[in-house]
Amino acid sequence: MKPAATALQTAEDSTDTGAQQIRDAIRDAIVERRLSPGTKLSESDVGNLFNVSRTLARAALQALSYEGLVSVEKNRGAFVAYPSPDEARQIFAARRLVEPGILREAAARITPSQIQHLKQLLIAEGRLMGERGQMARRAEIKASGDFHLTLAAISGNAIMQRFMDELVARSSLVIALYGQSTISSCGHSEHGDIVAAIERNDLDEACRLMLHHIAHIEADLDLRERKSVGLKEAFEG
Amino acid sequence: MKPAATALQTAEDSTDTGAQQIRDAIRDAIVERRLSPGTKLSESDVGNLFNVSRTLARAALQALSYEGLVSVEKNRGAFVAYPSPDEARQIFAARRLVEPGILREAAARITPSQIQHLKQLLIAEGRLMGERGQMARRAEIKASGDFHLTLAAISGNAIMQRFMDELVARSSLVIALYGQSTISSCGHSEHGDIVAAIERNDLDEACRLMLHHIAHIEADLDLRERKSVGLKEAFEG
DNA sequence: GTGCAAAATATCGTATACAATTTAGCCGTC
DNA sequence: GACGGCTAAATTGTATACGATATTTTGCAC
Repeated sequence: MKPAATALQTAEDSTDTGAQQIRDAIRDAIVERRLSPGTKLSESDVGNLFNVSRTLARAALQALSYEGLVSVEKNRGAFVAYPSPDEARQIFAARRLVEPGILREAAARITPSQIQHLKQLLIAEGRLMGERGQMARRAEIKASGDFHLTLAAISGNAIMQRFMDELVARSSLVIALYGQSTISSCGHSEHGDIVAAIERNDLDEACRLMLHHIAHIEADLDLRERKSVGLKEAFEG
Repeated sequence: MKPAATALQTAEDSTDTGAQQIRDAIRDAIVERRLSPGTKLSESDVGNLFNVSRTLARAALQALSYEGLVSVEKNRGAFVAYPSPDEARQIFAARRLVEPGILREAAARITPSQIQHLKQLLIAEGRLMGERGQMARRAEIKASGDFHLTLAAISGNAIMQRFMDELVARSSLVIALYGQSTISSCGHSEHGDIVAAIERNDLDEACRLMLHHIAHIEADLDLRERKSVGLKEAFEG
């Protein structure tokens, strides 16, 4: 009897179950705003959409509930999370709390090729910034998150990386709900400034910029509501 | 059609499902060391133990997997997490990263009655410290975690609180695995020092003490393995 | 006795079925 | 017309059933 294997990579070795795929698909749909906050995600509907049984649909929804992207209410069903303004503030407070530390860790370990990778992300982000249309906006939100996620990956701490995964996804939800889209472009240059500060090894300045960046995103939120688009339309057609 | 209710308290309103109870029971068993790392938790066995079907047992195990307390391997089964030394280092690195920030937030919001509550925790912890026996040791580990958890609760950020929940639980697992029990008592006085620093509003010192405290715990780890005790014995008799 | 192959066993992955709860519609009464 | 209760439909909670995969055991040859 082997003692539970390596246990270093918890469960990310491969897509161990079909529920993972459904979870990822729904998560992408949420993060990319194809599913609006508050949309009901009935187990039957989800199962039918992906041609699986309710068992897998339920597992996927429960997993998303752990990540804070859907909220399941007892005997009532699952809904795309509808973060309250207070919840939004907590999300960004958490990011202000952890991202400077992650940045310092990442800067201490970063390699030239990783810096190059970050710069490529910046370029892709800038390209998206120039484009118009809802699709470009979605991609821009995702790209903006990828920058922070890559930093977390570079830090080498899998636990913080997973936490940032959650925070970024929920941030996307908050931005989709409350953000005024016109201003998200300024975040790009701030990303560039951070990379520059890392490159010249000015960590204090990099952290300062990071905090400013997060505060800046948070400052650009209003409380307008957006109407849901429905489940089927988000995946079909 | 209501828009998904408040969504502030995500799912903690009440025990919405029997799986939650099983999850909590198993988590307590893990944190209190009644279940040793590496112990196999077959879905059938868990279900039989709690007199529920495999469905609920599976849901509970999956939830614990998300918290990092058990690792599920495809087509092989679930095991109590067996954190590697590297994983242990990451857990404590994460705590060093977030706990000073949580401490600052908590100190900014703390009320006299909450300070009193913290002191009561310290007293209870001290009482446990004096006692002998495995049971007292378990309670001491739990109490030590409660101090950090209470701080997170005071900080008022539910997201960070949940993250600390996970970190503390996994820390208990690491301590149970690698810790040399004789030294955990010194952590108590350090807790007291931190509270004292908070009370006189010396936040820099409090953070310094917190970092020292975490580093101290981490320094007292060796790599000895401990044998599992088996599933049934942990719950029965 | 050792090593390999194949059946047997155990366990997980998924689907389906039934029970319990909530929600919506309907009707009657005030 | 509004409100309260009752029935019916829909949805979730849980259990069971069946198929797939991994592990162990058995058997045989060497």
